[in-house]
Amino acid sequence: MKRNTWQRQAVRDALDGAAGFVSAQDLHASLRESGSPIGLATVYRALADLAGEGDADSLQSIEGESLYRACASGGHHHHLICRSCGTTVEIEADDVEQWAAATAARHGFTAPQHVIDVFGLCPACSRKAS
Amino acid sequence: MKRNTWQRQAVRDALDGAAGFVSAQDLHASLRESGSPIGLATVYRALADLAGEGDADSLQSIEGESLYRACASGGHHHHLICRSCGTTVEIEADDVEQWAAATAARHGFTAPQHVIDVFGLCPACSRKAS
DNA sequence: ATCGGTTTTGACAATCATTATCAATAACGG
DNA sequence: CCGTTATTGATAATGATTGTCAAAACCGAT
Repeated sequence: MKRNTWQRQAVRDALDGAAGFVSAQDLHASLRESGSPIGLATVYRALADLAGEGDADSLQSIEGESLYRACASGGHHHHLICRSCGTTVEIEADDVEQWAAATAARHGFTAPQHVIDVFGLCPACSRKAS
Repeated sequence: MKRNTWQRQAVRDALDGAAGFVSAQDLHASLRESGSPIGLATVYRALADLAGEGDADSLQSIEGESLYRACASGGHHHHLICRSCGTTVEIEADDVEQWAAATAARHGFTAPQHVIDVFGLCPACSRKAS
């Protein structure tokens, strides 16, 4: 049975409060700063659970770190992520979805998975950088 | 100045000989098995250089490992990769390319980069798995 | 409210890929 | 062939993530 602990809730809340994608390390650090004595391993486990249940999205940053984000829409979708501040926009991508599936099928590949994410600088950060 | 060492050439050759994407670790291991005394750090450096010069493609596997592949066509392109054996097909993706750029622009994002790769089981591995 | 079995936690060690260090070596122009 | 200087490679360092396991917390039943 799946138990309801304040730790899992804390991770859930922290994710909801975050503007965009965050790493497990960062999330743990900010929870600690807020006074929570939660352990690092627990944060990793909670995030993995959330991702497994579809309550959070996970992706790999360009540097290879695993990032997580609270996921409002239950369905499958992709993201437009600011490289600088982490702000995220959820993207509708049915076309691309179908393109990926069709491409895999055309070459006889089965069990297709895909990684489709767009990184960039959001308007605010673009202004700052220029 | 950029020097021409047998080590760099060995990495280049090993990449050319590989069927699909390989990790730096694997490449180093197979070079060692072939009798080459090349060092691990050197393999990493050579791969980073090749990727920087556009002579190799690099991407992150679903597990987060960095993978490299000799890159024939100089242009920008994407891949369909077998999760099991690493066999790779280069994909034409102009449509998706433009979709990514347009999506970024529509939301005011600048300096767009994207990660678009499809993983699956190639025909041969599909057969084996069933 | 208490009990008991079971899950979860958390400090710490272990793992794994990758990068930094730095003295020894080798490449290239002269 | 020589000297300068980039490159190598053994090893240590880093940093994220996962495994371990005893102690603590959760929850349904009493």
